[in-house]
Amino acid sequence: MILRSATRPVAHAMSPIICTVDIVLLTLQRGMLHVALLKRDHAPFAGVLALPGGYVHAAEDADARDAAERTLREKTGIVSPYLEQLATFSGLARDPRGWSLSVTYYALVPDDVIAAANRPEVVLVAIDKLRGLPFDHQQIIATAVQRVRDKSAYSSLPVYLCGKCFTLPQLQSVYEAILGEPINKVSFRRKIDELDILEPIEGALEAGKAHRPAQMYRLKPRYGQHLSLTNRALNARS
Amino acid sequence: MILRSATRPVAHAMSPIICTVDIVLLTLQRGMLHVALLKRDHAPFAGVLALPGGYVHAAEDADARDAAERTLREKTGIVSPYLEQLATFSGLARDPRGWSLSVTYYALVPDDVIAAANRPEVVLVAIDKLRGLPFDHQQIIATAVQRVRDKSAYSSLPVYLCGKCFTLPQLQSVYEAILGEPINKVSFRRKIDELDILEPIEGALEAGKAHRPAQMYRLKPRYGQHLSLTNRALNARS
DNA sequence: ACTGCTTTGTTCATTATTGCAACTAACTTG
DNA sequence: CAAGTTAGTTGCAATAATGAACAAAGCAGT
Repeated sequence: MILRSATRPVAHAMSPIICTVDIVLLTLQRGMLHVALLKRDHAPFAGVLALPGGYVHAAEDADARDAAERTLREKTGIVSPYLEQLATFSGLARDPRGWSLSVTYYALVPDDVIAAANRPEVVLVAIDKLRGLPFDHQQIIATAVQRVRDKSAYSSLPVYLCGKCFTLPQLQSVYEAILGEPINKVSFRRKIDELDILEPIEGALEAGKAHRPAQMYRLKPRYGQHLSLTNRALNARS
Repeated sequence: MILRSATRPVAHAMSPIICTVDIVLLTLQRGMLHVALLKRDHAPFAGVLALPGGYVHAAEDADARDAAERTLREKTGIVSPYLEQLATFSGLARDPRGWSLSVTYYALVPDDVIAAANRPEVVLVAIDKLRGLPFDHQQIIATAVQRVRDKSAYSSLPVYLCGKCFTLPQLQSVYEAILGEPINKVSFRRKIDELDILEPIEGALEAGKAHRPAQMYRLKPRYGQHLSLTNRALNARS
C-alpha cells in the first residue's frame, strides 16, 4: 500500500485535464431532425460550425449538468425542459490541442423555442446534411440521434419536440419523423393512452383546416421533466 | 465575438479539474448481484470500502475507457470482456477535496473470474447490503444496477455473468436474479432463441444431477463483446 | 432391472396484443 | 348542400405471449 502511493503520483503532480461540455440541441423542422450549431470564435476550427459547448467552470458550476445548462443558455438563449446526459467523449485523438474530455448532453425543444430565442447565430442543420464538423462532433450527434430514436420507441420522449399543446395526429407525425417509418394510427393512440401522460384541453380544437378538427392535448402537469415508458416498443424494427 | 473572447477566460487560466474513473464490477454470487469493492489506501476515506477507481493519466491512457480498463486491471487483476460507459458524475458536492469529475464504467464477469484473479483485497458485497460508501459511490452503483436491469429485459447482457459454457436453466436463473422475478420457461427460451447468440456444444451435457441432464451452450464466437437485442422486453413489468 | 423422483425440453390450447380496414364524425370549400 | 378531407372509433383477423400438461432422460434406492 505504501508502495502503491509511491508509484502513483498524487493529484496535483498530474497533468490536469481540461473539461468541457457540449450540447446536442435537437429540434424538428419540416419533418426532419435538425441540430443547432454555432460558428466557433476561436482556434482550433475558428469559423467552423460546431456544437454549442464550453469549459466547465468549477468556480461557478455546481456540476457538469449545471455547466451544460449555463452553456446552452449563454450560447443559444435557450433553457430546455428536457436535458439528459448523453455520454462522455475523451482522449488524445479528438482535439488537436491534446488530451481532452467532454461531457455531452442532449436536449429536445420545439422549433418555436429556438425562434423565440432570436439568436441569428444559431444555425439549424438537418442531421443527414452534416459535414465538416470539427472534433468528434459528428460522432457525438450520431450518438444523440441514436439515443433519441431508441428511447422514442418505448417512451414519451418525443412530446418534448412538440409545443405546449398539440393534436394526436401532430404527435404521431413527430414520432414518425424520429423513427423514420409510418406508425399505425390505432396502435399509436393505444400506446399514448397507455403512457397516460396527456390530457385533452377542454373545448380546444385545432381549427382552420378543411376537415374535422382535432382535439388539442397537453402534457399532464406532473410530467414536467421525466419520461413515461411502455413495456413494449411502438413497432417492430428488426 | 471579440467581446465574448474577452469575457471567457482561456483554458490555461482556468482551474483545472482532476478527472477520475470508477468501475462498477458486478458479479452474481448465490443468486444475488454483488459489487467488487476495495479498501481505500489514502485520505479521504482511507480504509473505507469503495469502488475501484483512479486518476485518468493523460500521458498513458488513450481515452477514459482505456483508463478504466487499466484501473480495473491494476486494482483487481481483471480484464472484463464486457465494459460499458455508465455515466459521468461530477460537481462540488461529491468529494470533500472539492470539485471533481468521475467517468464511470460498469463491467459484468462470472464470479470464477474474480476468484481466478486471486486478489484477496477485492471484497464482494451484495448490492442490497451496501452501506457507508464514500463519495457518491452508492448512487453510482444504484445507477449501474438500474442500467443492468433495464438492459437485461431486452438484451443478451446477462450472458456475461455466465462462464464460457452454461445451460439454459442456469442462464434463466441469472436473468431471474437480475430482474428479480420469475420468467416463464417457454417465453424465456423463445427470446433466447430469437436473440440468436448461443450455440449448443455438441454432446456436452450437464452431468451429475439426479435428473435429465441439460444441454450446454456457449456464446457464438462473433458475440465477443456486443449485445443482441429483442424488440420486446422479456416480461411485462408495468 | 425396475420404481419413483426430479428437472429438462416441447407441445398445445388459451389469452393477450397488434395491425388492418372499414366506418362514422366534423369541419371547409365551392 | 354536396364533395373532399382528415379525426377518431369499432370490429376482426393475424400474430405473439402465457401457462399447463406432457414426454424425455438422468439418478437413487430397492
